[in-house]
Amino acid sequence: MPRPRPRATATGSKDGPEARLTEYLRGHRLRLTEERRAVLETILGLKGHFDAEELLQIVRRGKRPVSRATLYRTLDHLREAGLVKVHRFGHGHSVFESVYGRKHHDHMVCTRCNRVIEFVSEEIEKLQDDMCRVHGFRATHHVMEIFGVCKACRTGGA
Amino acid sequence: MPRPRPRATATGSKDGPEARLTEYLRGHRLRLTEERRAVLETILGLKGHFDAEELLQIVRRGKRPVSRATLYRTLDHLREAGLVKVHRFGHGHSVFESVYGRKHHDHMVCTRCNRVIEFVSEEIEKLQDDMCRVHGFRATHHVMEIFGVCKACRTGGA
DNA sequence: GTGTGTGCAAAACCTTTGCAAAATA
DNA sequence: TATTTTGCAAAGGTTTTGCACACAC
Repeated sequence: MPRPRPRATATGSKDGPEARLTEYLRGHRLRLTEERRAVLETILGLKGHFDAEELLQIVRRGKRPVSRATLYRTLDHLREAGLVKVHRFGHGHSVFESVYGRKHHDHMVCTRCNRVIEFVSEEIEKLQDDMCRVHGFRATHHVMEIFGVCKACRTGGA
Repeated sequence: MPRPRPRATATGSKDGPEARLTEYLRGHRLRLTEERRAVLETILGLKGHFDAEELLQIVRRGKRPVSRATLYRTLDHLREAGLVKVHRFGHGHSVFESVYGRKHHDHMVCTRCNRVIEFVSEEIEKLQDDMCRVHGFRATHHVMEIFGVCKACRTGGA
């Protein structure tokens, strides 16, 4: 199995998430502001999934607090730039995750503890492509979520 | 491959969607009212997907108009009773579909015309089961949505 | 008759938007 | 300097809820 090529360090160098954002912004005649940078940096430091409110609290603890409006606007840019993914797991609000440098993956959501397990299946991906071909459908992205009870919740008492 | 056993007819007889609802209601010390029956009947007459507002308009045209509140409350019961499925395709509101007597299926959603294509892949289902087994996850249900552009939108101008 | 269901309107909820002031290229 | 961006607060849309009255069992 070939090892992945080393990526450039992600610390604000000329390659990396910030470059990706800048590129997107430039293409849309938009500017890289301190607020946008602060949101991006915060997100890159987060593991797993978070909602807008959680993110807002964390960004506000940092050196560049932003307003709720700016946060939502920025999240939308980041989504369009391919740096963030949005999920609607079914509770009325959106859940986000940083996807920079991460491969596509799907989710199992434990309905008891809300834990999210990520998984990948190349075979499923391939079958999805087949289905799209059969229906003449040009896919841009997909969402697959399996709901149920995770191992920990079944065996342990968590 | 064994053929599925024939089911009883669904026309309000002692088996069928209304029986299913009654059973659920009884188990929860709830009652089968005209309003709930009207919502159920309306839903059974619908093909495909609908949102709360559409459903409300249609129910209100019938002989037993209901309030918006009752509609939402009833939809929730129907969901718990396994008669209705709820989707959040990404536009801020919920989309419903009647699933009585229907096999599980997944969706392709055209982001241009909002049309929904249903599909089934036994192989994908099986692989999902495999993934769950690997992770010790006991699945109750899943959602799979592929977003993109449908054939009609790509070829025609619709 | 008792407890449940209904409708109304108001509230709750997350998210988006208009606008004047501030900041960026 | 000309635009873009921000923050605030208000609006937006969907869904939920409190309460008094009506109804099913």
